[in-house]
Amino acid sequence: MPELPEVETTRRGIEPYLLNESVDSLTIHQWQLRWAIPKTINQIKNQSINAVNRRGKYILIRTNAGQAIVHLGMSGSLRICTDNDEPRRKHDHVEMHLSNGALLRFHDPRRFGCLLWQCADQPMHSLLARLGPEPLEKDFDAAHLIQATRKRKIPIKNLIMNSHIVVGVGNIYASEALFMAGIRPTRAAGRVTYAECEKLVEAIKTILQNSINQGGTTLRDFVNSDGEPGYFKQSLFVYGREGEQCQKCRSVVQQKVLGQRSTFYCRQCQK
DNA sequence: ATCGCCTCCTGCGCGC
DNA sequence: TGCGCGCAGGAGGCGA
Repeated sequence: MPELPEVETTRRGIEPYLLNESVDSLTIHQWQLRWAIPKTINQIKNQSINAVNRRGKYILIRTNAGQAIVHLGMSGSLRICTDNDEPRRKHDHVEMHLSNGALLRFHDPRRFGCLLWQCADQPMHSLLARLGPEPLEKDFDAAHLIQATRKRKIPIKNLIMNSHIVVGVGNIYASEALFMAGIRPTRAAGRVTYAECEKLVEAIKTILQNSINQGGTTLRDFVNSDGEPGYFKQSLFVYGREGEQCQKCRSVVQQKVLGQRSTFYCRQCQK
């Protein structure tokens, strides 16, 4: 479900409730997520939370003893409950009670998400070690992208969704960014020019930032940590609009499967 | 190294 | 209504 804007929206939502609070207790109702939650997660108990960071689509809850690594997968969400009587819902797999009385709940119907623990004395977790640059940072630029695309035959859309090249670009924003940049998603990455890489980098930054500003995209069930939807859906040009008229040129928006994922584009606007 | 396919899991909307 | 089917915002891992 969540792409970078939704993860960032979530991070911002939970941070005020977690920062400088200690973890009074942790209750695991379902250990089996994408990977089993490690027993070492219990090291977070009684620790004070120093930071709530994001790296790509991972939320990192840092303490002196180590950090919890949370990924929301396709259907996950983190929710803060301040009303202690609010009942636990189906698929609320993990509950973290904080010293301020707030309760953080990890909800994930499909269980593609994960909750891992990295001890403070361990090297960077292998899931984080090889990630590409953050799309909104300066080191994600046309020079980086052109270097990553040379001699690559995979479709450009698949390439920008590869977190080892740039993190945080998921299925919705990949289609949207390619539309904004005027590049056909199916084009071999190696055939994208430098000038097009510049456009694409700018498009990715603009779209992700705009979406963050609007609280992310809600297609069916994304809600932020307060249970509110995001409002970026209305800003989508092509995603989910197959058969509709392109908003720029009025030709018909196409849908095609690429790398097992639905992909949307305009034949006229994207070459 | 690169590529394409498979997999994990539940829920929902659709057509019959 | 009910059922079966296909699809869904991710991404590691595998074999070729």
